[in-house]
Amino acid sequence: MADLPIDLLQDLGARGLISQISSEDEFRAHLSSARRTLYSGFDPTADSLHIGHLVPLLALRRFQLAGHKPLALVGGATGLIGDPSFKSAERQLNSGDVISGWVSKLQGQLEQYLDFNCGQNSAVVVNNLEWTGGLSVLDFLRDIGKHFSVNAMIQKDSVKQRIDREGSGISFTEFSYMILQSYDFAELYKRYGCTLQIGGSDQWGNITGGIDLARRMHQGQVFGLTMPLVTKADGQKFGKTETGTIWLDPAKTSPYSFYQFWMGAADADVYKFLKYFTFMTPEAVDEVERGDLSLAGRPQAQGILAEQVTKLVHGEQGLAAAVRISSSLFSGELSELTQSDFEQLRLDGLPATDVAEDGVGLVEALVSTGLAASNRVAREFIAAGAVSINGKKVVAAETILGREDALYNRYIVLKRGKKLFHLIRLV
RNA sequence: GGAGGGGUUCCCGAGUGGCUAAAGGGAUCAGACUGUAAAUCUGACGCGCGAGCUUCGGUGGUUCGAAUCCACCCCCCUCCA
Repeated sequence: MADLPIDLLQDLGARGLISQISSEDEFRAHLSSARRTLYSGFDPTADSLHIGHLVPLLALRRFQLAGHKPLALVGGATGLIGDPSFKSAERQLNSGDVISGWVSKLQGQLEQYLDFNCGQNSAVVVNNLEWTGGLSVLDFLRDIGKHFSVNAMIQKDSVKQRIDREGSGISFTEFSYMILQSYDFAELYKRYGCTLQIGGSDQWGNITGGIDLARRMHQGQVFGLTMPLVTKADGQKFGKTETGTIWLDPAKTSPYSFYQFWMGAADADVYKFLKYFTFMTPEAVDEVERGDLSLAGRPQAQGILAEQVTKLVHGEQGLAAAVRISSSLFSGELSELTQSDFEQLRLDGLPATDVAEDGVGLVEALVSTGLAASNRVAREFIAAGAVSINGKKVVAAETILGREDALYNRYIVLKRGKKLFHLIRLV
């Protein structure tokens, strides 16, 4: 990851990572003339970051590699309110305790991606609860709120559908979110001389609010840069699978599942993802693409993407585990695995269940392992030929799993569909 | 507070007393074809092996029979004050 781009903005542009820039010409001059401090915010909406957060997070890293100083802001305060931007419905508030627990988890994750010990451009993690936690309502309304025009706020695209459309609405709480985020920017400008906020393109409204506020409160000129939200060529939502969100926390999404997620990237998306989610140069990505085009058969890109991102998030060990599981399961050579290989697969994060009794029904096993949602569906899968035991297709719903089916008298790999596996261990 | 509109299966959205587990679309899943891709085709898509059972904001009621009618309650939206 040491390819240090000569021109950061050119690199970001080549990656397709620039959506909007405020006062672009001035900003270019501003950024190239000195080391600058920038920030991006991460609200605690769960106990872990997910892959969608990776784009702005890696962008902070890219700026840092180019010599700038990144601040990663955790929204201990904004997380209590909830960002309404482009959300179709009002959200449920979480308790302060829950949020503060999430805040500390996110802080730990953010620290993994930035350098905190590289001299003047060392990263800093900040929490906006620091400066808003003690703010009184009256101070807020007089000193900050006075700078905002409701007329302008309701014009923002980010809240427009909540205001215009019938069937939805917006509480004053969520409507105020923009003001809090704007205040963050102004405050970071004051405290750290932070002159740039980056974020997803859905954050444009909140960012420009901050630009205005920094000028009004501190007469400072600050800038905003947004990146495209990650989309898939087929229009589906990025970052979700049948099993749910792809989290960065290995306890929530195993390195194996994480690796498989990237392996499954569509051809139409994979080169874009390489540019978004890795530090490979855009030229190197283009080269991979050219190579794939000239070869018939399976492209190389998915494998490279999965390897790069898994290593970035889960390290060499996580990657090794993911590759180990993937190659044994997808090669279909289960009988070549040794007993200790099976134990290793369990430790590596292949979904696994221990079964105490001998002779469990296949239908029951599919349901209890989560491979099928109900008995009815389980039977359907079996009848359709979608289920296999240790690599052998089963079509009889009455099948009973016993020791005679198990490898080493212990291990049964259940497979449903093309890529869902579950290890059953008889104990 | 007043007036009006609305809450249907994951989502959108039909349905206004039995023929409705509930049209249609989307999403999802499986199979075939492939490259652990896309597109396409086929099938599934409340639960149950099945007879059948449980669903249409909630609670009661009318009826042989209700998502559909009545009462009350909860929630959302629009306009007015």
